[in-house]
Amino acid sequence: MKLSKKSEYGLRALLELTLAHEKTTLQRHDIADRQHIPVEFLEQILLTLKRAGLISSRRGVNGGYVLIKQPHEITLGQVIRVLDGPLAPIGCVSKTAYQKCSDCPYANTPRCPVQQVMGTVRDAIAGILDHYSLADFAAGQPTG
Amino acid sequence: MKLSKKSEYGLRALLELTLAHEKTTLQRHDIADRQHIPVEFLEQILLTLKRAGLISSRRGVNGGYVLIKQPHEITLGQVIRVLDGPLAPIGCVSKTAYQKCSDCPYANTPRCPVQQVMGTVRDAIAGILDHYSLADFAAGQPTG
DNA sequence: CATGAAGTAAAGTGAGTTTATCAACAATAA
DNA sequence: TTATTGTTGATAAACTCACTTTACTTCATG
Repeated sequence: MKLSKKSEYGLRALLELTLAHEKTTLQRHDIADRQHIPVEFLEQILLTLKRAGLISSRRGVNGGYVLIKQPHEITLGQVIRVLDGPLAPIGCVSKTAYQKCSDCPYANTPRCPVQQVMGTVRDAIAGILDHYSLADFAAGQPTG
Repeated sequence: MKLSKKSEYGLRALLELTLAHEKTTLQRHDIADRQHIPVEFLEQILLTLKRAGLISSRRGVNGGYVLIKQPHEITLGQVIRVLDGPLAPIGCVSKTAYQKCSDCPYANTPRCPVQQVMGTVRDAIAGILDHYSLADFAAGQPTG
């Protein structure tokens, strides 16, 4: 049930990029300094976010990173899925990365008790995270 | 955001104990066989649950494990906290095991964006899991 | 076109966690 | 007493996390 450092840093990095959005580009050390993230680790994260099409970068003098979409178009759910994998607590209730459980005696049964609860939990988590955008995030918007 | 095998097995083991509740005791291999759990790993889990005061055991011929409380008195939240630790996605929003974040630039600020969302997520998860009992679980009760 | 600032990419690392397995021991009932 | 069952602790393979290192590639500017 835990958020990795990777996702936490990723979220905080995107927060800075959101604040800078359409004003300026940010270099890795800008982000690292402001959010106290180890630069080398941050690079990996930014690279992953770039491959996922959330940000773009320019090299050379005056290079840096920028958001590639509008802040309200990117949800925290998307970000966390990219960096940490599915939101679902267990593969058999994931909607974006379903995996049937091999060893469960109820596998493929319509009424697996574990699936029943965990499905609800997944929906609750995704319900929040998939409706909370970077714009909300940067604004410190209360959820709901 | 993931449930460990330990918790999954623990939940499935308690499911069997709930079904057997006030009828019979179950031995580790009964549980292991029915739920396809490696026996030795299961022992560890049962021991933890015992130390947590959820189940009790008797040794010797005709020994085994039994639930020590009524199924409706034990929630899935309790079980998962015992086996996997806090439900909160991040330490700084945990109610049962709060830990302040050291490196976050917003630490101790009333308005940390990460805390804001993750607090909501925590409440959603705990809201489900702390109100879902073993009795509901065994009945395949829909959540809500 | 050379230089150096900046991003890209992959591999490596140490610590810790997960998921078990094994063996020796302790208690109990028949 | 003996077979059955739970208790405990040690060990370990596999994997993950959180970085670090190293070796590029690319590009703006002088």
